Amino acid sequence: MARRRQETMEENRVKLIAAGRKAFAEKGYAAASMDELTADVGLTRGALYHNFGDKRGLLAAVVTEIDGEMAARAKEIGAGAGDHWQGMLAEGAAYIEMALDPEVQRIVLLDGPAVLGDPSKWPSQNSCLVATQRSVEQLLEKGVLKPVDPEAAARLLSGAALNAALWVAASDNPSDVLPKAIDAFQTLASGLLAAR
Amino acid sequence: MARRRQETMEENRVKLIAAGRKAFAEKGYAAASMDELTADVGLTRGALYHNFGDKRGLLAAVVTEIDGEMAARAKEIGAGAGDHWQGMLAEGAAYIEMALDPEVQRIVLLDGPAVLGDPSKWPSQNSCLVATQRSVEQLLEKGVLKPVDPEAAARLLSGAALNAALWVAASDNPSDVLPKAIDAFQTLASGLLAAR
DNA sequence: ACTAACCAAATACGACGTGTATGTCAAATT
DNA sequence: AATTTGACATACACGTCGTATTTGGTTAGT
Repeated sequence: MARRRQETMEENRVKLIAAGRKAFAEKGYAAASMDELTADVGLTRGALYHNFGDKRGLLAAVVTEIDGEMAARAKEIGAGAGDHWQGMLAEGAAYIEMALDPEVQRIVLLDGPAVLGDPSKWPSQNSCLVATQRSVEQLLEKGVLKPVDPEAAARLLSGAALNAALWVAASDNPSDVLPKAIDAFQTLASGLLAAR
Repeated sequence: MARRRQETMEENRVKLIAAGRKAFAEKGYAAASMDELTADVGLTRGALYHNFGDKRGLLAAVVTEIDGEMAARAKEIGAGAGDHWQGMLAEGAAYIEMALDPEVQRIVLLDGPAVLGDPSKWPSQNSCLVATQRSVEQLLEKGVLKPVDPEAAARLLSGAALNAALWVAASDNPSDVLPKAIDAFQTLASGLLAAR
């Protein structure tokens, strides 16, 4: 036994983030009670406010975690494509599909921006955005794309993708609409391609 | 004098919506106190709950109003362009510029989706979306665009535009970034064009 | 081994905000 | 003129957040 102090603290942080993830996803940020949430993992609000400062702090931590997972997965998928260009399209499609997850939607797409402000100001620096911007820059160097501002292109691409996901998720039969969304996304993205 | 009952009621609705617009824009939905808001126009929460049901109801009314104004303005601007295609690009640019207004941003882009859910489910039916979808459909008929699902295209376009606006607004010097955003938007949109 | 400083977490507290239930008074109706 | 309707005000109950204070175990120093 003889648990170090820091160990249990780290464990508690992990527990709280997990609980936050669940509560925020199920009830939404506003309706999530910090009392319930902490009690669910055998703690009290004291632990929360000590570790994360306030309710927003917990949300920020949760968002960072999810964002990181998304970026990693998208990168993995993008790397599996043959071409770099194909890779970026695949990444975009991956974002759309990931954003169908209610957890991602509620926390990252809806409550995140509303509570934390624009993603580009987030502490986590939004790994997803950074990743797609890198992809754009690489493609620019290779002359695959028309000259554009990489940050702008990345923002618009991810914006389009995430918005597409919201649309798909809100539609009556998502499985029917998803392919349309992905197709439209790729058509749109092809506007960036340099003329052959 | 002898004011009709319906007259004063309509006046009060207008007052409350105006107050809501101001409060939601300045403080955000969550931090806006309904007590203050109603007191500002010489009423109480009683009037609010009678007219709009609940806090969300007021937000919905405010969003509907702003959305309508935006759609009208965009249509106006789009009609001024020579070409239909140019018109759609102009509309997109107009959305980006309008979304720089803090009021639009806070209420329609951030709090609106978080509190009311996806725009396509909004009671107001999001005039902006409907309008751009119409434009897309017209262009499709004329064979200007590659075959795409019009709803999907509209969603992605408006998503990209609005996201671009968020980015511009959050940047350090918006006036410098805005042209980049508009340029990137138009480049992206050109992906929809049928090959010449 | 004993004590003292420390600190993560618990507990207690104050302020506030929403939604609802009840009351009231002017306007509409007959 | 009496009655009914309904728009709005008032009062209350309940829940929540954030902070100030306290507690008890952990670490370090002698």
